[in-house]
Amino acid sequence: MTDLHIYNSYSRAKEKFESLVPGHVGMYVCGPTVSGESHLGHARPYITFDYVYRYLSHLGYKVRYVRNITDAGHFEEEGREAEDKISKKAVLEKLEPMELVQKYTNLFHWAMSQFNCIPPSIEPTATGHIVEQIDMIQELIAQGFAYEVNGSVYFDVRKYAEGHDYGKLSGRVIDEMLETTRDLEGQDEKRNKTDFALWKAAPPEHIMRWNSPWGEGFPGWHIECSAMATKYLGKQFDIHGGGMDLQFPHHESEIAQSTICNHTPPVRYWMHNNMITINGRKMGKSYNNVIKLTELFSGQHPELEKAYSPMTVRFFILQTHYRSTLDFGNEALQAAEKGLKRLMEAYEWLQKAPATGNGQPADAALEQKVKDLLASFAGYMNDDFGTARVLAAMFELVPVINGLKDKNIAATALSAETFSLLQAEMKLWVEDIFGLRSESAADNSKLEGVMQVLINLRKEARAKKDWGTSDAIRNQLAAIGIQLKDEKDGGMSWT
RNA sequence: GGUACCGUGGCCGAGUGGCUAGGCAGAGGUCUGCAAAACCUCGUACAGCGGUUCGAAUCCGCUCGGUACCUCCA
Repeated sequence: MTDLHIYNSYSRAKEKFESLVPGHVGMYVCGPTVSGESHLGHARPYITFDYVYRYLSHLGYKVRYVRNITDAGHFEEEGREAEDKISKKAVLEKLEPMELVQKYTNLFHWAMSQFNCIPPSIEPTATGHIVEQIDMIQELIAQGFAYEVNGSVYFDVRKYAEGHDYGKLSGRVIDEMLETTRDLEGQDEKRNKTDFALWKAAPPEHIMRWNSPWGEGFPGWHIECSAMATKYLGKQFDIHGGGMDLQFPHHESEIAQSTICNHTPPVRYWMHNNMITINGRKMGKSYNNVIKLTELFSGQHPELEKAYSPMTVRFFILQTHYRSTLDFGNEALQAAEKGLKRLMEAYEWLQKAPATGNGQPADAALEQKVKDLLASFAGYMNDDFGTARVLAAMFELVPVINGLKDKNIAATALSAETFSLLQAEMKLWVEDIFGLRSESAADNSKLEGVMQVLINLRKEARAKKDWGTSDAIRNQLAAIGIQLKDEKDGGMSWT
């Protein structure tokens, strides 16, 4: 494909991407609720939308990427109790709510930088936009789509559904949802169970609370995204992303609120990444298999055989299409780790390699193959971000690169022009678009110097056929995780 | 129970009507003092059953299994 096509969850079809304002893209991605430490489930959407962001930028769009921090009382219905995750945790940890939120926000940012995710253009917090949320709720009341009961405000889904297709995004049928709920006792203050809270009156013990026209309380979960997206991206914007689990009710509700308030559907392309599983099972509290990112990086979790680096995880995610489920199993992660190593070692040699080749390629078939593979990257990516296929094509280039390195392939096989194209394109895709970076310690100049000393000692020992010393150096380095590689021409490298 | 998506070789995963990705693991080989790395060669897989078609992993139906959300239960 020569133009970018995106699978739009709303239409359930791939559509050609055309931005609302030529040259600009507005993208909103649902950010984390910072009531706890980031876990593996957070890695997927933020890495996914990071490469979406990078690719759109590469295509020349000026992207405004907005990703919120949910730091206000995002309550959910558990049984009949409205629960505020942040308040509850704050009491538990004996922290001021804002202290708690700051702590986990910092941890989240740290994890994102480990994954080499570019920070969003704007990262608004829910607590910083209470005023905007109240304004929006008032507008919804004024238009007759929201009602107040005992200091709480609810969105009237049934009324909305009379003129709009509530449930289209998530494939729900509103009538069925209404039917199953009719007879419930204690169906609190809502007119229908499908209604959702825009504002919730705070009970006396609730520690996060704000003044509002309806008394002290806190905002509902869905309204923050509508309010902040509208504020920073306008009444209609290009892309809204998030995990599939957010389709209902969160995104469905966002559509309803924003559509009424702004008199236009808010989003042109809805993108949803699929979920992850751990060793074939869904990640969840009940399975006791929620892996925090700090645990993933350190390997300190019963499900993990070893530590996995941030780049391994990033590469692993890139190897799968974002709309497929992805299973985090030890075997698969270790396969990814090795694959990434092979790719990056070839890549790093390529970037350091001196320009080679002449005007005419000695191997025309290879020349063409390299050109074709490089040219295929964009087509795969344009087909709804086919990162897995781009990586597959890269791996077909790896033997070519290593062949040049080992001189199994003559330096003149490729033309100088194609060789430098190979260098430039690989840099663009590996680093700039996929956001992969080297994790080796090779950028430490003192260590590099020490290694040269050891390498020279080993070379001398080998020259004297002193295999004992030679092997001792190699084995002892291996024991601390440094691998020495003897090269064909008598050289030596390490990783 | 409802809705949606999915089920690919030992493992992970692309691919959506004919041209049968890729990674990891495995086998053989080259190279090497040995090893590692690298390179070369090797696997004809698409849950099951039936149908459409000249031809299906790819379309349709059913069955089984998985995942997500909802519901129910608690």
